[in-house]
Amino acid sequence: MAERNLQTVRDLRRSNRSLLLRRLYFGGPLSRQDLIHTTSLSAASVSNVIADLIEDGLVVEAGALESEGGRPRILLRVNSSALHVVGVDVGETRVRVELFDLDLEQLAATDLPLDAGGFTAPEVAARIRTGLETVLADERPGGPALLGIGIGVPGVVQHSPDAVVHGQTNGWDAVPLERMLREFTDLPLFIDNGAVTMGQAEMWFGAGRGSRNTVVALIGSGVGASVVTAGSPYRGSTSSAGEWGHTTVQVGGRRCRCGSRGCLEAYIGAESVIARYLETVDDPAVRDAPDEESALAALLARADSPAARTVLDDTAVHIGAGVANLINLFNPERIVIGGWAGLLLGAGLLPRIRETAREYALHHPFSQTRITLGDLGPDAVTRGAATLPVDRFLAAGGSRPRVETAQPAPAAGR
Amino acid sequence: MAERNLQTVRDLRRSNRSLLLRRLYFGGPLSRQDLIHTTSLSAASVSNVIADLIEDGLVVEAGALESEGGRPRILLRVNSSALHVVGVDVGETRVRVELFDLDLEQLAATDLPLDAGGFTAPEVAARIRTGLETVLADERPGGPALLGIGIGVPGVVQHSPDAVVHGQTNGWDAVPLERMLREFTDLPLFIDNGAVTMGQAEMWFGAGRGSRNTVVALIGSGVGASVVTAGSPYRGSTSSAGEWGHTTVQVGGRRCRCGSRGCLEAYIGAESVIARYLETVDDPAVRDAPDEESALAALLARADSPAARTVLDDTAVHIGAGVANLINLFNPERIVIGGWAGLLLGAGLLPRIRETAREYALHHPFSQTRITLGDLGPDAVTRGAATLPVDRFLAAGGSRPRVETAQPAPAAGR
DNA sequence: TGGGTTGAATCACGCCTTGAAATAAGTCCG
DNA sequence: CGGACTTATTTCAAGGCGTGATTCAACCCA
Repeated sequence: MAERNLQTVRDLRRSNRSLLLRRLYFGGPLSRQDLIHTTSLSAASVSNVIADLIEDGLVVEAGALESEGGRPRILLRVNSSALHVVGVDVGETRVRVELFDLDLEQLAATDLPLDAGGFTAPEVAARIRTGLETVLADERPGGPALLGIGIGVPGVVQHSPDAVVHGQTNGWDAVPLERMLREFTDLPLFIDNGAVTMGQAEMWFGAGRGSRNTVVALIGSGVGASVVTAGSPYRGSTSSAGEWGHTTVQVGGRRCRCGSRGCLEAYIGAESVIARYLETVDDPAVRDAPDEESALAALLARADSPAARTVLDDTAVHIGAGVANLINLFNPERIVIGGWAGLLLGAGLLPRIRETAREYALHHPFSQTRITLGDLGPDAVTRGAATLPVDRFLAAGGSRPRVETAQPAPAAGR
Repeated sequence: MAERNLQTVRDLRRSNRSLLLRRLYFGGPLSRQDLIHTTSLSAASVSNVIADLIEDGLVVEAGALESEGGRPRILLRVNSSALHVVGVDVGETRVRVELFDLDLEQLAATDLPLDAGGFTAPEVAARIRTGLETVLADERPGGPALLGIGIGVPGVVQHSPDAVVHGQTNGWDAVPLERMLREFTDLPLFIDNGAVTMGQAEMWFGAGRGSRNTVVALIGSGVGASVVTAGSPYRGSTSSAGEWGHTTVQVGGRRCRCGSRGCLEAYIGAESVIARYLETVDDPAVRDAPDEESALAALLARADSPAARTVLDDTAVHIGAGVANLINLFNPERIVIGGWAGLLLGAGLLPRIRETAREYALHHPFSQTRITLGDLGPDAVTRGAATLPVDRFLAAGGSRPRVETAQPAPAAGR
């Protein structure tokens, strides 16, 4: 079962609606002719399906192209104000809730701080509730309907079938977040790991745009990766794929906070980089920095000192080797380095990272891969979260998801 | 474009034929009722489509189930003698050609040795030609048609659109193997990497059976892996994914024959294991063994000696760490360790490998993964190669592939 | 032998995509 | 300014498909 999305003649229409909707969504305004030529659908069908979509208010005309001797082509685009969607980022220090239109342009936003040092699931749920009320305050009853709520959380999310969150760092153990949120909203919920949503944001709007096999490496205090294969996030059998940070790059090496040894994170995670630096020099500017972000910035400001130089070069080498592993295993078109620390470090170290990756990767796949920094910055989690309902919307050919079936993906596995 | 396999109402039928055919092929004899209940197709459609398949000679009745008070269910199965298929294994020392029926039971086989030390593409092509003539000698003109030829080769295979082979070890550089074979056969050709075909054999008939996300690790003289995601082999953007052997497990570590340092292959490949042993002890039984296989066997026979024990334990640790990396990145249901050296080493080292993998992998994904040895032995490459045409056949709902479109897979990429 | 039960085939219906033909909306040129 | 031409879009009839309801088939049990 599962897998199969087409059985009746009616699914055919849904599939073709989805196809055209996707083209228009990602391909900007296009004429019917463009659609005819790039989809191998017949002109009759394109015309027919588009008429449907226009009638449903999902597609609107957007001017016309200069005539080239005949009837001019009319441009079409997705009606971005037809629907709104909510994105939520559950971070370590705050919950952020944003409202978007269908194009994922921000319409409203609010930040709700969490008490420092640990937070419980009910606290998070309460913040989400408040945030929702805030951003939805201006929504008119007759206005655009809400497509759903996408939520990026730290930790592994399992859908079985309700989303349950396992967070190693925050001590969440099988938190039934979906059920908890269900108590105050009937909107479709799409809950996924924050790294995945962040990666999806880079894929849709950032450095991964236009590629289909890409790994978004996320370097923050910890290290993760979002692997996109064949255009959609790869989750593995139980949604915990992409744990790049805990792959071993040094058998028997440095102790990692996960308990293992030689993990990549123990060399390139911001926490580790700072710790390694402070092991060699006692630099007050770094040691006494108010938070990790400023500590790393302070370290980078010292980049000319021998101690900093050594640690940073070693960091670049390890990032490069880790990237090489991704290249060898996934053979992606692009590697996007993101996360706040990744962006901070990458700014100066990218050439060295590329160089090391070239040394450690096989020649052929390396030559097929572009290594770049992320475009979006770390606040893209909310936007990425909002892509989840939109993706489902596009997959369904523009029919709104029913609450009971709302899940981020056709979860792999049997 | 690409991706899309359903547009017209006719593709629907093909898709449903494919669905039922697949169930019957992998699920053994099944009744129409079984199909109705497991596919969510209507009874009418199952009946109708099956009638089609029976008329085409692809499905036959296979007895009936005991009645339970009403009309008994008739069992159906794929008619394994309806079509034949050829599998070819291009190895380092010989070309093996085998003829199979649709169930991939061997009907004929032949081995054609290659001159030791390097072989050219024309030589290989000539062997394949001879082998084909041999195994097809007994085929009657009116008998089962040939579905095609599946070929497993060493090296990276690119389809662009004709299969071109890049072999790092044998010096093949962009060899247009498909075009060369096309000169003496019109049969559909399906060329892919031998590790991939081997992995597919384990997936269809061996230790990977029934799973959808599995990594088949192949340890021979060199080291590779065949990654299966969502039920089909993952190839990456240019078909060179799964280069597990050259992932770095020791930054700045042992020199590898690929030119890099600290590659997994430099620790666990048979060649490296033997070399590392001989670096510590000069053991004539190992040093003077006629080939690598007997050398490794000789080393294993010495497993009680301190020197061998040290090397073997270190090998197990590195295999375990490598496996842990696969688990962390892919979160598979199973890891299957195969390849001749993998089977040889695994026989004794599997407990230690599992133990190390547990240490190095994250707890959650590790607990979801079963680590086993391969079931099939190293000669499964031909059978795996033969799965390629069969897979295409099943995907096409039982219509024979046309020559010009014969390619192993819906190649990833845009 | 005949009622009961379950499996399989048939049929009318509604929906789908398609190629061909018709229509719409421009340009070009005299 | 108007007719010929060109290109885009829509309309239409035809051919297919899966489905639910109905009918037919095959077996059990008494």
